[in-house]
Amino acid sequence: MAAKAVRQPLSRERVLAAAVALADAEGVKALTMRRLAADLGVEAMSLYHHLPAKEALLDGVVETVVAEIGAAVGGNSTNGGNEDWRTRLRRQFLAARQIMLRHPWVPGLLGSRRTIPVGLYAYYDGIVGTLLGAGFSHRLAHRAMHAFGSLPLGFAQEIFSPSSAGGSMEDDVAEADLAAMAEALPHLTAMVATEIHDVTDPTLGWCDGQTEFEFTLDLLLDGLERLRA
Amino acid sequence: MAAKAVRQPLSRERVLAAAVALADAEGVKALTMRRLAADLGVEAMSLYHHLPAKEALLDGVVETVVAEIGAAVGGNSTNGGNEDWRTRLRRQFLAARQIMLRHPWVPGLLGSRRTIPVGLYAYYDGIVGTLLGAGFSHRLAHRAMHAFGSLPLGFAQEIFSPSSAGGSMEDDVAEADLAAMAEALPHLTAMVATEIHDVTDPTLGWCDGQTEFEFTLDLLLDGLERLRA
DNA sequence: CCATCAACCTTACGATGTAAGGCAACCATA
DNA sequence: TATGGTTGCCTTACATCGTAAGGTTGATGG
Repeated sequence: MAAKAVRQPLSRERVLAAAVALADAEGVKALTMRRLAADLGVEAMSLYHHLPAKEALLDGVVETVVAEIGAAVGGNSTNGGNEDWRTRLRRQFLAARQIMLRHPWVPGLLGSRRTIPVGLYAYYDGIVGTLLGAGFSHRLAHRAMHAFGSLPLGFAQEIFSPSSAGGSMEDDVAEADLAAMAEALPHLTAMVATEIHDVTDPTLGWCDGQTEFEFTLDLLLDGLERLRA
Repeated sequence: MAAKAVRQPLSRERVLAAAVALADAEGVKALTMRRLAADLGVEAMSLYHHLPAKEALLDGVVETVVAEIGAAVGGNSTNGGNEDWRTRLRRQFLAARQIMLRHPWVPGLLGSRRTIPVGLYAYYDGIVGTLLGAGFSHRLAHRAMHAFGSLPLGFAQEIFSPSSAGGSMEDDVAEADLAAMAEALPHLTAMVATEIHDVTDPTLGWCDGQTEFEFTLDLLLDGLERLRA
């Protein structure tokens, strides 16, 4: 509340941390520039020296939580040692869920953002990597990725849908960035490359929401049918 | 746009329909009282003769879409004639999804509401009814309900969680209403009654998010493992 | 003919995001 | 040491939002 005393200078990180704390405590509705500034012992306009606009604040807040999730699911090692793929994914999803339960406002906020936080790509890259390492085909790994999709994260569907990107993924990625992306997200990149050439019906691009949806649906229906008997 | 000519009087329905159309066309962000009024050829304050506040507007808008879904999944007949339970649920989920694709802003909005639209209970009651009719136990039907959960609807998890209700479900339901509810939502009511007495570990009430989550997760993992081989 | 009343409008206020510019402390260079 | 820029925060002001309070108008029924 009162961080008066020896006021250390503001910073993007300090502002974002305070924003997350405020949203946790009183919901996103209470996350206004003036209120956030007050919590930091500062005036509203001071925040604009560290963030260009409120939209950027919200982007940063989401990014912060995504980073928290990234840390919770445990780094980047594709082969978690002697861990079964199921055990590994299960552990990661449960860990992610714990984070999300502490920030129940994130799903709604994430759904309202126009850009996907980069950390989220990394998160999915890890999942795909685990699946590929377990012998899944690119096709099946892709389907599985969508099946899990927002499950542990709890936000609305279709993050990778064309509607959220505006154009196709390659359009707005500079060539130089593409190489960097391939390095940071090896499995996702490989999957996209494979799937692009594999699509039998290319009318809808490489990510057909309807197909993914029906795949997941049938996965659940099949599983329930088996349990019923 | 210009509904000037012979201006028929406003009504809750007309306002809500215009609100849905506006949100579809330009997103919830554009759904302001002044803008909505302008679309209706009216001043902002006139809307308050048909709706008490903007929150009520948003509630009504969500309710409208939920009703649209209810109509799309096709009435209430528990036994859809000679339809297999899987076929039936599959058809209903795909129908629901079609509606949601036309209103991509609904998930985010629904997540922000504090009360669950009644139509949504009816929707889930239908699902549970189908499952029970197919021989599912109350326990398994309950799990299945959560597994599908927000799948076709695309909104964030945990609609039935205690956090959204504030108290337990029975606390804020008058006794008279309870009888009406039992009639309107027979399967859901029966399921709750059965599950309440069945819970082996009652520490978390009858709806334990963690348990449901793990159930769904394992359903997907099992299915994928089978497809992998 | 006029009182009533519903439907709609006008005005105004507090809260919000943020543009524009001010002020004070610090810091490198002369 | 003096000077001019840079950095970090503040003050003021404005457009836009939801909405409280009360005015206007046109239909209706006694």
